[in-house]
Amino acid sequence: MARGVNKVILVGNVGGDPETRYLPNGNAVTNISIATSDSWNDKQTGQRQERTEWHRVVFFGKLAEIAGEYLRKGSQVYVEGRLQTRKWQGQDGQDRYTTEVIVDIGGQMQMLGSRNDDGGNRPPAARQSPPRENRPAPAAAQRQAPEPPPAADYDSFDDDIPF
Amino acid sequence: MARGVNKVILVGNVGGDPETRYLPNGNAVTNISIATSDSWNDKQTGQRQERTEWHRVVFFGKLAEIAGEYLRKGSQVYVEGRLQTRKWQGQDGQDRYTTEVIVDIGGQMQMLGSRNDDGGNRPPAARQSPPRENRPAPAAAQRQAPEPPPAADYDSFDDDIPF
Amino acid sequence: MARGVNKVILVGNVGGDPETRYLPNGNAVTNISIATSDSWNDKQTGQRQERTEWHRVVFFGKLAEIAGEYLRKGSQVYVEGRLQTRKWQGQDGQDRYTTEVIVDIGGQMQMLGSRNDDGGNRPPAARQSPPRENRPAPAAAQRQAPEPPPAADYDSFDDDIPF
Amino acid sequence: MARGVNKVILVGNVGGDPETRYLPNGNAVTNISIATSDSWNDKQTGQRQERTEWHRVVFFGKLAEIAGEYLRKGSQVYVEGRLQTRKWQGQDGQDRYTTEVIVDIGGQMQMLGSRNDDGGNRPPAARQSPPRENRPAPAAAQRQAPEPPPAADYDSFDDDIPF
DNA sequence: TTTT
DNA sequence: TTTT
Repeated sequence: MARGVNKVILVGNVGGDPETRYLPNGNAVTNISIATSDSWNDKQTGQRQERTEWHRVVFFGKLAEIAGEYLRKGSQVYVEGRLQTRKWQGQDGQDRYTTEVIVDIGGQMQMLGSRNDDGGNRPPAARQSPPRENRPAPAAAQRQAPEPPPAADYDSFDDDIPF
Repeated sequence: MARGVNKVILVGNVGGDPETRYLPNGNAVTNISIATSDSWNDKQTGQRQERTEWHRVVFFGKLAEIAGEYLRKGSQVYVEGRLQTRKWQGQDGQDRYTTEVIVDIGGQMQMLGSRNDDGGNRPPAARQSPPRENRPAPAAAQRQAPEPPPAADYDSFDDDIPF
Repeated sequence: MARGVNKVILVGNVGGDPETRYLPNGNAVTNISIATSDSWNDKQTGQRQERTEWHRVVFFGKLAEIAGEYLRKGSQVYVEGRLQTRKWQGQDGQDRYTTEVIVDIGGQMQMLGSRNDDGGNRPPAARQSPPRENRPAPAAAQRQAPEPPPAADYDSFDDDIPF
Repeated sequence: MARGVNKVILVGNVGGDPETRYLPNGNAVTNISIATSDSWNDKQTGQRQERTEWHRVVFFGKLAEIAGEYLRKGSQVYVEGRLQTRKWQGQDGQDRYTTEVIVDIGGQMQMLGSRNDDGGNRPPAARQSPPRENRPAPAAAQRQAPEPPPAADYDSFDDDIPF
């Protein structure tokens, strides 16, 4: 049940290969970044402008497995989820907030394009899953290396909990 | 034009009266927070659980004026916009990121409920607009005083720019 | 699973009390009509124009029970579902098509407004459910009596079938 | 302005080449059909089931031109519009109703896939537009040739009118 | 900070 | 048939 609606719909391209890890209870969690872009003509200069927005997307459960196996850097994807902001501690002890798009039960994921538009006939990733301890900074953040948020601690993840 | 889709749909309650300010070019910008909540039965304890998510929403242009005039603390509202993350500098010189839901051309706002469900026959705010120089820290930040993001510097706001 | 996205989001007012019936397997099906309206200034005449669109909405399962109990004529409601067109035979033997918004698993329903905005403190409908054998012609058909579509034959409705 | 929300989001494949015609005032109108499909495992038989839903989509204005030039049979597309049901007279003088997804100002269209996934390097259609008098029955309807709805008479189409 |  |  819900009082209210909290819905995000994205169509964009995946910024890097998905990162999948597994919770103690066996549930999969997959992280990706999705880029969406707008372009428009600047009224002043008359030049074509473009802006790219990066979205952190976190899949849970069955969709986490599918996303981890089939999405690749460059994949075009439709995603439907909900906004969630979590708090984490920076190395300086200060609170930081990161907003993510959560895709679980009630969400949706659709690969777009009739084939792998970015990688030809490369097979999907083998379905095995060594939990990566050191998650690299996301592609969007690599310019000047701001401190990345840690992977969320979803150890208490449970089918009861709707996230 | 856009390559990609970046869409957010929220139905929730406004956490406080709207904050409206005016850009040098006369365009209005209105900030509100919207709460959406989920509830579910915890499988372990069997107890009813609830989680509230808060969303920063920024209106531009005509919708900023309407939101500023008609929305009030407690109002139920439908909002359609897009995600945007902006960077700002904390007092410690570190980069911070804040994600907001931008509602402008291409977005939508609908007040819900047939009457003012929160304030009876209280009239809408008088339509005048002293630009508030010192924007108070947003309510969400007051519990334990994390550093709030500054109001965005949208001085260059222009109809050309799609935000 | 799905290849493709088929999503409808409506916020509007219910045109009449819900009609609930029960399938042989005990599942509920509830029909309502929802009105959405647009208004605009006609450029020619300068007059205010308005257009109302009516949507047939069919709820299944748990949401059918909730809709049948709590929605009333005039209720404001948020609905999320998918489009489905079904064929039926007119009395003249000709094929007719009716498009409906199906709300089931994967859909959502939210009553809007903080109280019963239409009926004060009228209690929700008693939760009992005599299957109505003779479903009256829908209200929309009464003006000049076009032939209404029959209630869909969902006897084969089953949790397996995603509608 | 609008009281209410009337929104449709589709991701699917185009059933045939677009049909573009021009109104007396020079505005373009383009018709396509979009297929979306669901699949699921039948609980009884255990077999994989699939159902395809066809949607009539009508573009107006600038998007009508873009759709007419770039979409082709088989194209995968994202469409955002609103539901509209129009009445027309069958040859037997009876009223018929057809529900369409209208995409105009306030709507959106996105071609999906990085290239023409269906036609290789075929160039976009030449931008000329002989109004086709005899619109063929839509692909979805060709099985047993039901009477198709006529193209809507949108001669009064005007920028004032939000359809 | 909202709301039920 | 709703609602503002």
